Formats: sequence, C-alpha cells, structure tokens
Amino acid sequence: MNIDDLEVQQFLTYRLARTHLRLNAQAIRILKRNAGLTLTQWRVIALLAGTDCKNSSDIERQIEMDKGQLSRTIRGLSDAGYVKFKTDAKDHRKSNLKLTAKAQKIYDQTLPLMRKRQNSLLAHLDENEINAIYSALEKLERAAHLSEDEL
Amino acid sequence: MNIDDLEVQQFLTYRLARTHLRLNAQAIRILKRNAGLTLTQWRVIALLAGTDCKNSSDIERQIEMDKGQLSRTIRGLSDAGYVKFKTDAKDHRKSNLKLTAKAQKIYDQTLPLMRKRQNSLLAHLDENEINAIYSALEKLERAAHLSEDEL
DNA sequence: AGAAAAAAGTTGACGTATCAACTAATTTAA
DNA sequence: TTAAATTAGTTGATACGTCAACTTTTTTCT
Repeated sequence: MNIDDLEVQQFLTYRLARTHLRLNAQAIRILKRNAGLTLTQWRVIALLAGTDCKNSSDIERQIEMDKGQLSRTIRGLSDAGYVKFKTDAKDHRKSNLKLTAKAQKIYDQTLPLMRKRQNSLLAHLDENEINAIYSALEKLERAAHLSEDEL
Repeated sequence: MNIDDLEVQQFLTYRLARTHLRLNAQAIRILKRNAGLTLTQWRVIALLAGTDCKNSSDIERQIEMDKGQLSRTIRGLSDAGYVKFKTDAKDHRKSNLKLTAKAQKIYDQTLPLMRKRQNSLLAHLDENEINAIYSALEKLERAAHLSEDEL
C-alpha cells in the first residue's frame, strides 16, 4: 500500500470517520425510537447507572468527555426528569447526581438492546479483525494526541 | 470476548468514536494552522482538485456527504474566495464549481502534509492491523445501514 | 403535450464535539 | 494564614453531521 497512490477517500482517517458517523447515526436512531434519548444522554445515564461515577467530573474522567458538553447534557437530563442534582455537602463545587427511577427503568430496558447491537456488529467481523481493530484504534488514538511536528 | 462483561466504554462503537474524534480534532488543528481551512472545506477542495467532480452532486456521490452540509461548505468556500460558481449551460439546476488559483495553491501545499500524516499514522500499525482495520471498517459501515430489526 | 417523478441545491432544526473564557469553591504552599 | 494554583461546573463560539422540508429545473412516462 503506497499512500501516494491513495485518493483522499481512501485515507484511513476518512474511512474511520465515515464508519463512525454511520454507526453513530444508527445508534441515535435506535435510541430515539426506543428510549427517546440522545446518544450522549444515554451514555451519561449508562455511566451513572453502571459505574461509581457520582458527578460531572467523575464522568469527565471516565470517558474523557468535554465538560462543556457534559454540563449541557446533564442539564437536559435534569430538565427531562432523568437525574436529580444535590450539591455535595463537603465540596460545594460538586453536584452529586442521582438517576431517577424513570432513568433507571429506561436504562435497564435499553442496555440489553445496546449490547445486542454490539454483538451483532462484532458478528460481522472475524476474530483477527476484532483484535486488530481494537489494538489499531488504541494506537491511533495515542497518535491523535501528537502535534503535527511529532507525527 | 463476552459482550455481557463489557462496560459501555469498551463497546467497539465507543472506541471507534473516540479514536475518530481525536483524529478529527488533530486534522482540524493541522489544517487550521497550515491552511486556515476547516476539514470539510479541505475535503471539498481535495475532491475538486483531485477527482473529476464538477459540482455539488458529484461530490455528494463521491463521498456520500450530506447535501445540506455540502451546500453550506461550498458557500463558505465561495465567500472565502476558494471556488467560483457557474451555472451549467445545459442543466440550470447545476452549478459547476471551479477552484481559484488560491485554492489550488493551498491544496498543493497541504496535500503532502496530509499524506505525511496518513503515513505517520499508518506507521504505528503493522501490516495485519492495517488490513484488518480497513476490512473491518468496511464491514461495519455496511452494518451501520441496517435497521434495528435487521441487526 | 402535460402530469408525475426525480434530481440539484438551499434552508432550518437539532445533535455531537472542541476550545476557550469565565465564576466559584477548594487545595497548595510560601 | 493568605496568595496562588487547581478543580468543578457553566457558558459562548464554532465546526461537523443528519434529517426533513422546500424551490426550481429536468426527466420520465402516458
């Protein structure tokens, strides 16, 4: 494979982008239809339900999500009655988050669906491809943090 | 690998998203610094310069880009003096696009840079990983078009 | 020829992501 | 102990992407 012969459309980053965006759109469609949630909303709920994340910063650290986007997502969840805020007694900067029963219920319903989807997607790949893609993604993500000069 | 043991953060789609987004941000930084272009602007210029795409629909077909986004990107390129419109003589719905010298110059300057980046990224992967990731992405992209029921 | 369908492009609404500036509270360290 | 640095969270600006409604022009079909 000689990169000089590759068209822009064959750039690895471009292929990656395309695939991600299509998969994302698929997830958004499924969640909208089944849960009335956006993907980011679902991810935040999943972290509050399935990990010991308690507040915005915990989530931020866990998935390295932008804290601005997180702030807006959490407000949306609150407005929609999925989470309750409670200022931390010991650290008044923090707001501890608690899922409502409504959120827990919808999470319990959709998690199996989302797992099923992951399984179905993986089923299209063979063992070698799965291993390679996980390890390649990890390496590429590290490389993505390099500056132009380091590349 | 048993999906039931996976945390949400280990979902393949999530890993893919993370990697794509980081790489995207990297490309945006590089282009902003070196060319003052956004990534979509650069892609459109690359297609006009490097393929026989003549108008919006050609580009749309070539990279399956949303025509709304494309319309706005092209207007931006026009406003910035990178492309000229000319209504097609035979089909008045079409606007043929022509890169200005300014655009051609900046494309010639940045293409080597972008190729170099692709090379550097690929250099982090071994042969098996490269082949596997390309084929896996292709399969996943196809699966992304499936509806929930087909998955 | 004329009606219906399709194609080209524009626009609006929304969702996703990044970066930067900002306030307020807490921690650190001189 | 108080000044400086850090941390938690909010807000604004901008880029990227999807979906849907819409206008105008061309094509298809009867």
